[in-house]
Amino acid sequence: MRVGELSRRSGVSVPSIKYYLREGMLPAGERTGPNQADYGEDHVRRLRLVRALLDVGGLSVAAAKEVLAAVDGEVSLYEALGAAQDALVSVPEGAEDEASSTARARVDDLVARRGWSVTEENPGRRAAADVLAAYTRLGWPQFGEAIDDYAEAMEQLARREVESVLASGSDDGRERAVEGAVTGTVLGGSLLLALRVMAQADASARLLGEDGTDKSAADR
Amino acid sequence: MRVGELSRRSGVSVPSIKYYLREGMLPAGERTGPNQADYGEDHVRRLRLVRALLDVGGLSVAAAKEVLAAVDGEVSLYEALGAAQDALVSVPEGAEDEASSTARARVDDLVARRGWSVTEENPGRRAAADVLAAYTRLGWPQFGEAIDDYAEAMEQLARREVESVLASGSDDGRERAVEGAVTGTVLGGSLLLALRVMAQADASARLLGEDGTDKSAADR
DNA sequence: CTCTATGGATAGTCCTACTATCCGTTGTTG
DNA sequence: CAACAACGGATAGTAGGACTATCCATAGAG
Repeated sequence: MRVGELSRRSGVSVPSIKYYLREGMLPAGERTGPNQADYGEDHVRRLRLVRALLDVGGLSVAAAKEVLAAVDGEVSLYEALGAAQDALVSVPEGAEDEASSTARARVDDLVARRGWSVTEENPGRRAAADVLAAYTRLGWPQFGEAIDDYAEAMEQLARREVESVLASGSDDGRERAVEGAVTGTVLGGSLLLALRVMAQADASARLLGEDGTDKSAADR
Repeated sequence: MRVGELSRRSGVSVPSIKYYLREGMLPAGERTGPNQADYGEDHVRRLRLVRALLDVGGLSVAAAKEVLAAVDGEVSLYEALGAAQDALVSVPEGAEDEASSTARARVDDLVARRGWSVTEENPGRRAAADVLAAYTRLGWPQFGEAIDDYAEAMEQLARREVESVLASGSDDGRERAVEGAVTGTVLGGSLLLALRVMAQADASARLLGEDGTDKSAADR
């Protein structure tokens, strides 16, 4: 098929397809002439993945590019998962002060306490420490105390997620498995946040009531 | 203090401070003359909150504005929590097809199953359904099956988060309590994702090994 | 055999989040 | 008390991100 049909099939405008081609996020079609090319089902699938990463996963084009490079590259599942994880956390480079070094130490402690095998450069360390530092600077240090609960919950989920990826992709070839790993990692993050929003709405309705009164004692 | 010192104290450039003032995210200082104004500790605190929402929470200026409007407005804790939750999930308005209506039904089922008190318009519903629909369209419907695990984990955490906010803010006045609710909701989301990244890195190292071989059977 | 579609290149647009400039005071310091 | 940086306020400019439009020579469809 040519670009017009690819556009119809995928719901992506022709100029956008050309843009993704230029950016290297979508492989070029098979050339059938000096100015003609042929696209296949793979291209439709890839386009859908691109849109999912951008729209649902909320990645920037630059981050999506990195992720897709991992899908296409000759990397292991492990490395591809790492690439997807890296794309999810941005590191805005704030100033180093006391709050941030204390926070960093607290994160290091947590990782040690849980026995997590996480490299020194894992962006999650920085990102988690940034949040703890912000809590402190804003005068809510107690919010950081829940970090073990968060970590426990994430450990459970992460194990199941990785198992699910392993169970799914093993028989369709490396590329498809990597695609699944990336999809699950990126979109899973959005799913998690969406469910958290609903769970919080429920919890606040339950504990506070729509009128804003504290019901936390009365309800139990 | 005047704007120069405010800038030094908060680490935000003077032009940026002026920008936030224009946008109404930072209240004007107290006027001491036709072209002089005085800022206080509240302004320093507010600036830190603004930067935390933008840098750590990853909100856009527009979203941060909404959240801050809730902090400043005469709204209940419950409503402020809702505003913060809404700011966290973007709804990119994709086309409605079969995958998305099925997904929507699955989310509605989940909410009913868990007995969550969540309005019909809660953006989390749309966002969660979008993820499920994307899984289906990309050929990974099985990833959606973990949604109950996610929901269970989020329910636990959300309850603790809301309790923590209630325990913290009750004696410092409404505004401070609302500030805490908003801070915890927005930054807590970033913390969750950061920990998930590390937990996944650990899980993939454990189940896959750095070399990319599947160790899932051998390890247990 | 015309006329729309195509691939490829280049330029233009819109949005966001700031920055920079200008201007007529004001505060401050030598 | 003079000079000069700092101020507040308004307006304009900018950099980056994610497309979108235009142009052109050729190709395929009716």
